[in-house]
Amino acid sequence: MRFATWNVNSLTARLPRVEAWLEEVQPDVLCLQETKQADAAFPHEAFAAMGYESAHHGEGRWNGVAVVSRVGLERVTRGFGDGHDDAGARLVAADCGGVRVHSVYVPNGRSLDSEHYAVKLAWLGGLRDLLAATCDPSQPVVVCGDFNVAPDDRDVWDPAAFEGMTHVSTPEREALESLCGWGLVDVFRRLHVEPGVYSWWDYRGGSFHRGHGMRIDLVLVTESLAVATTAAEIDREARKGPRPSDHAPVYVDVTRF
DNA sequence: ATGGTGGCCCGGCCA
Repeated sequence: MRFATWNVNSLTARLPRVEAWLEEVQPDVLCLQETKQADAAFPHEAFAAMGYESAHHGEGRWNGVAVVSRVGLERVTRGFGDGHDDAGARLVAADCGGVRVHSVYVPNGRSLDSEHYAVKLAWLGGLRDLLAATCDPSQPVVVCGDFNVAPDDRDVWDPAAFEGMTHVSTPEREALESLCGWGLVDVFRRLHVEPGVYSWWDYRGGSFHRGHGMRIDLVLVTESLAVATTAAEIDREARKGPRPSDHAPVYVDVTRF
């Protein structure tokens, strides 16, 4: 099975590219972030035409997440599901082919002194609590999406340039480590130890062509999936060409679990 | 150079 995640920065703007990418890469499950759509606007029919079921959680202008699957889509849940706000449609989960799959869009902390930074840390804690309450780390579970955290200094183009900034701060990295401590593996990093492989590049200043990126889009999996993973890739080709998202898709291949 | 680009959708906000 092939699991993928992609922050598309508006599915309305990106649908043709998403359709082309599905056709080319043939993932079994695709998690989307930043659809920027209300549920009524989500193009379920376009995905159905390609053989995929889909579940969306969105409010319109900002955020919005989805799970798109051709191996089944059951037990869909939106948000934290316990009455706690998920800060504007940032989490949707479903059972896909025997795997519990979560599409997450972690809040951007903006700056270390921002109230949004505290929201981001709390959100990551809430995600850990959700997993602890609803999942078993001995079972196949995927948590993937845009975490807005670069796990370590290999994941940013210039650590010195990020001093005092979000995405790299110790509390954010510790919150991500705590999440993984529940029983998740950053499987791309397990298979690729080299620095300088990124999933996001700012639109501004020619960042992509200058290699100024960050790896903030992660596929976290439980150990039973991690040991069965044969490949983990970031498709930076998808960042090229006309009207790209500022994020590249990430996908992993799992043989058996 | 406190900028830049792109998406929302038309004045800023957000990333």
